Amino acid sequence: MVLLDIDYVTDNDKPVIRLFGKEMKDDGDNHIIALDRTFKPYMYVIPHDMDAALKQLEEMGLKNLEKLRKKDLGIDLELIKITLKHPQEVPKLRENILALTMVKDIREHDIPFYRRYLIDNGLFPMSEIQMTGKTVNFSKCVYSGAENINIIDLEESPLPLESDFPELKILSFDIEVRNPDGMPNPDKDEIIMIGLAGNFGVEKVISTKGDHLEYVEKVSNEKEIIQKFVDMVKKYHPDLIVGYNSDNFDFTYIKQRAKLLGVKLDLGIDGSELKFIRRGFTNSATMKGLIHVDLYLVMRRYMNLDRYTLERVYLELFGEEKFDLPGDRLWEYWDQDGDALDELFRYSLDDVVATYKIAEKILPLNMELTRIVGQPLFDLARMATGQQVEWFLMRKAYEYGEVAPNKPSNNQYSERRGKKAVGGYVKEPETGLHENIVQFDFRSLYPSIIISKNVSPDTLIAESVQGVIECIGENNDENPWKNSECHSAPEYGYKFVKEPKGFIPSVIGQVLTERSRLKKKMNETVDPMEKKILNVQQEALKRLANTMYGVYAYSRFRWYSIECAESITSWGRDYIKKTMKKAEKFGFHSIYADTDGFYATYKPDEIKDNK
DNA sequence: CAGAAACGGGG
DNA sequence: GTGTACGTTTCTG
Repeated sequence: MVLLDIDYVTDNDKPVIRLFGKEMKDDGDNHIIALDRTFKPYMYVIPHDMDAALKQLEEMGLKNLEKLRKKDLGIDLELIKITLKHPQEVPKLRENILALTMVKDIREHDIPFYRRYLIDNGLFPMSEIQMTGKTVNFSKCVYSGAENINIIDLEESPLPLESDFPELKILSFDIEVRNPDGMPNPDKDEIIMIGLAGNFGVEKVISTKGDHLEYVEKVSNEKEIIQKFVDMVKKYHPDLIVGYNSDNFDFTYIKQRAKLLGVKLDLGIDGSELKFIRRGFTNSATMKGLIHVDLYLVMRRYMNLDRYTLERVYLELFGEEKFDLPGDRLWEYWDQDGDALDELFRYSLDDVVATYKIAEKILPLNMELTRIVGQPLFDLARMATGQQVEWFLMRKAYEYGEVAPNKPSNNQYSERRGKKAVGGYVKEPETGLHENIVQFDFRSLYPSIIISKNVSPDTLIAESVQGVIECIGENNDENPWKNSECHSAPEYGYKFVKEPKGFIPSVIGQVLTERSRLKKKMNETVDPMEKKILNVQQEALKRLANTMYGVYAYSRFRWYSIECAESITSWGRDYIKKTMKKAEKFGFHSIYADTDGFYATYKPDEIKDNK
C-alpha cells in the first residue's frame, strides 16, 4: 500500500503504531489501517563510566539497557540504549536520568514516536510499503466508527518498496460567513456557504440559498450546511484536504459553529473527530487518516512576496486576477439576493477553485520533499525549511551510525540568535545604461564549497576557533594536527580536516549526485509526464541542497555551527572577488556583483583573449 | 530606547 | 505529547 500518514495509539498501556494507507484498485481505493505493536520507544545515555552508569540506571528500576557503539560528530562513542514501554515515559524519566552522577548526557530523547518509527524502519510516507500480517475482525478492534476500512495486525514491521509518485484524491474547501460587524465572530455570525473542489469531478457550493445555480447544493439551514460538508467529505473520501489559512480560520470556525449547532465533525477515518493540535503559539487542524494541508503556510515559504493573500498568490502563480469581492461587504451581497447574490456564489466557487489550483501546482513538490525527508506531509507542510533539512539529516544520521546532537537549550538558543554570519559579497550596481554585458555565476556555490572544503561541525578543528594553529607544516610535538592536511577559511582561519569526509558534506554530495542523475534521466526522457515528475524531483533536491548552507546559522538547528556558516560565506566572497579580479585583468569592467555571480562590460577591441 | 505585544492569513 | 512557530513591525512604559 501507499503509506499516507502515521500516528500511534495506546492499547493496554502499550503503544501501537498505526499506518494509514491505501491500495489503488480498478473499482476504487482500498483503505487500510495497519497496526504495528512491535516497536518500542528508546533514548540514549552517554556515561561518564559505563559500568557505574549501568548500575545507577538499574537502581532506578530501568531494565532494558543495552551497550551500543555510535559516532558523535565522527568520534567513536560507547553509549547506553534505554528501551522503555511507552513513549510518554521518555519525557517523564529523562530529567532524572540526566541528574545521575554517572550520566554525562542524554541523546535522542525528544524524537516523536512515529518519526522514530519511520526513521528506524526506513519507511517514507507517500511511498509503497510491503506488509505481512492478517486482517483482523473489525468487531474485535478497539478503534470504532470506521467502515469499509481494512485493519491489518502486522506480524513484523513493514518493508520499504521502490515506488512511483502516488495518485492522490485532493479536495479543497472554503467557507463564507455572514459578518456584518467587522471580522467574523463565530459566536454570532453564521456560515452561509461551504465551497468544495477536487480532482475527481467536484465543484460545488453548499448553501441555504441559490438552488437556481447548477453548482449549488441547497440545504435548509446552517446546521445542514455543516452536516452536508461532513457527509460529502466522508462520501468522497479524499486522501488530502486543503484550504487557505484553514488551520487558523476555516476549520477553527467550522469547529465552533458545529459545537454551537450540535454537529459531530467525525471526519477521521477511524470515526474520530476533527482536532486541533498545538504547534508553538498556533494550532493545526488534524483528522486521523485524512491529511490536512494549509496552503497559506506552504506558500509563505515557497515564494517571496510582500503579502500572501489568496488573490496575491494566485496572481503570482497563474498571472491572472481571481474574481474578488470586498470582505467586509459580503453580507450585503448575501442579503440583497438577485444578481448580487449570484456574484457572491461566483466568488465562493472561484475561491475554492483557486485554492484547488494552487494545491495542484504546489503539492507535487511537497510530496517529493515528503518522500525525501521521510516525515508525514502534514508535518512537512508546516515545517520551516531548516526543520525539513534537520529531519532529513536525522534520518541520515541514523543511517551513518551517528548519534544526533541535542536541540539547543533556551540559553544556547538566545545566545545563537545574537550571532549573525556575514553574507555574500555585494558590489552596488553602477547606474546607467550598459552595453556589451557578460554575466558570470557559480553553479550552487555554497553547496560546492561545503563539499570541496569539507565544511562540517565534525571536521572543524576546535583549536582553530580558539586561535591560529597549523596543520601540516608546524611539526612541534604539542600540535595534534601536525600530520593532518586541512582547508583554512579566508578571514577567520577556521580549519577543516581534509579527511575523513564530514557528515554534512557527505549528505550534500549524495543529494547533488542524485540530482544530477535525475536531471540526466529527465533530459533523456521523451514522455512529458515522466519528464515533469523527474523535474519536480530534481527541483526538490536542489531546494534541499541550497537550504543546507543556511541552516548552519539557523538557531534551532541541531548541527548549528556559526564557524561553518562564516567559513562558507568567506570562501564565497573570496571566490567571487578573485574571479572578478581575473576578469578585470582580461579587460572586463564589473558593474554589479551579488554573492555567487557578477555582471561586467567590455569593449570588444580591448579584450585581450576572447576565447 | 528597550522590551512587550501584535501581526500575518481568513470574512 | 519522545511537543510547544517565527521573524518583523508597532506599541508601551
